[in-house]
Amino acid sequence: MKIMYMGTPDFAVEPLKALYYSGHEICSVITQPDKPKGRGYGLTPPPVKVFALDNNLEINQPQSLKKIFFEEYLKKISPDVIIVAAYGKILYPYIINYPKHGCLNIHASILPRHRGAAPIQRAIMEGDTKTGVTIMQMDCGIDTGEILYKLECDISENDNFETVHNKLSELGALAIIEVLNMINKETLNPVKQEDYGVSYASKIENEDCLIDFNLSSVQIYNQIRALSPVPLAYTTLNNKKIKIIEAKVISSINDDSSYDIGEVLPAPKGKLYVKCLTGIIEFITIQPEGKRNMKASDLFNGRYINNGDKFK
RNA sequence: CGCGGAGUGGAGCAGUCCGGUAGCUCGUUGGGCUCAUAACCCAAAGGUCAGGUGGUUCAAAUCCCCUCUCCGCAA
Repeated sequence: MKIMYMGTPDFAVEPLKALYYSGHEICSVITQPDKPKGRGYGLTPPPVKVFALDNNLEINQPQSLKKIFFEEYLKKISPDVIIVAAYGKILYPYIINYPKHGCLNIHASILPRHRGAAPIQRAIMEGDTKTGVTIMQMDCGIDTGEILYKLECDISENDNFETVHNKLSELGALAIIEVLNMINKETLNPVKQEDYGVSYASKIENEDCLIDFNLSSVQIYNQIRALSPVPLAYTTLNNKKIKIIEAKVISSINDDSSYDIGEVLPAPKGKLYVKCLTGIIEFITIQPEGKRNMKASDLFNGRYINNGDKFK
């Protein structure tokens, strides 16, 4: 079966790897064009491209998937199935309907919850304790197709974006291999998505990263871990941006102390406790702008912060 | 050449503008106090101030020039 694989970031690498090493015929890898990234605007290839290059796979990085740019190439490759994992662009119907087995999407949530661009982050942010991957037969809606297969996993208290992301990309790899087996054995059983429990996981924007201390410590903790290690939640102190890498909920109940929201509280030596609307959060590892990662205690040692200072 | 911050004992910083004894908070090591301690007291070790063995100067962490590295923004 000729597979065209469409994917871009790290999440999409594991499934591609699994397909490649299990001997499936990957006749083309489609990924986003290299983008200028970081200081100095160096062109950076997406992770999927790096893997494809290392393994001498056919690569195409179309600027657009519109018919005039892509149809000819699609016909030339004429895949039997297209597998899509976090490609980053909407596929047009002419593409979805082209392969004999259609387009299969590896989605990092249990659909219909968290349809959309950032299912992993949104699941953690909302305090979900379970998530998973869904393999879906793509149709023209956003993550609305029939479910072919799914694998669940837990989100534990200590998970962050990175750990959940890694678990799910491995599950995605297992799941897509299984679905291809089912196709070969003709045991596939597509199921329509439920009508209830639908939610949308919109892309993470800059404002999603700003910490609002007018929330509970648990909500803030979930936000911090959902965005760690990238792009990281942040707050500001004395007009300097501070990213929070690691945090911990110290208290989730409201105390009637007179401290202000966002204020640095008295704490055991070297610990940084901050008052939230409800409860107290400890910042453990942080990164002030222009600086490297550091322990919260370093802020006190360097006279950067004092009890009573306020984050905004 | 996208904009900006930064490199000083093991960590985080001050000192740089205005050149003149290497400083602070912590950690480490040793000792003391204590029923005890991550607390307190005393003492010590540890730095060619990113690099150029660059320029200016009687004298450079500090001023000038070049290089390297790290980080924030933007994309």
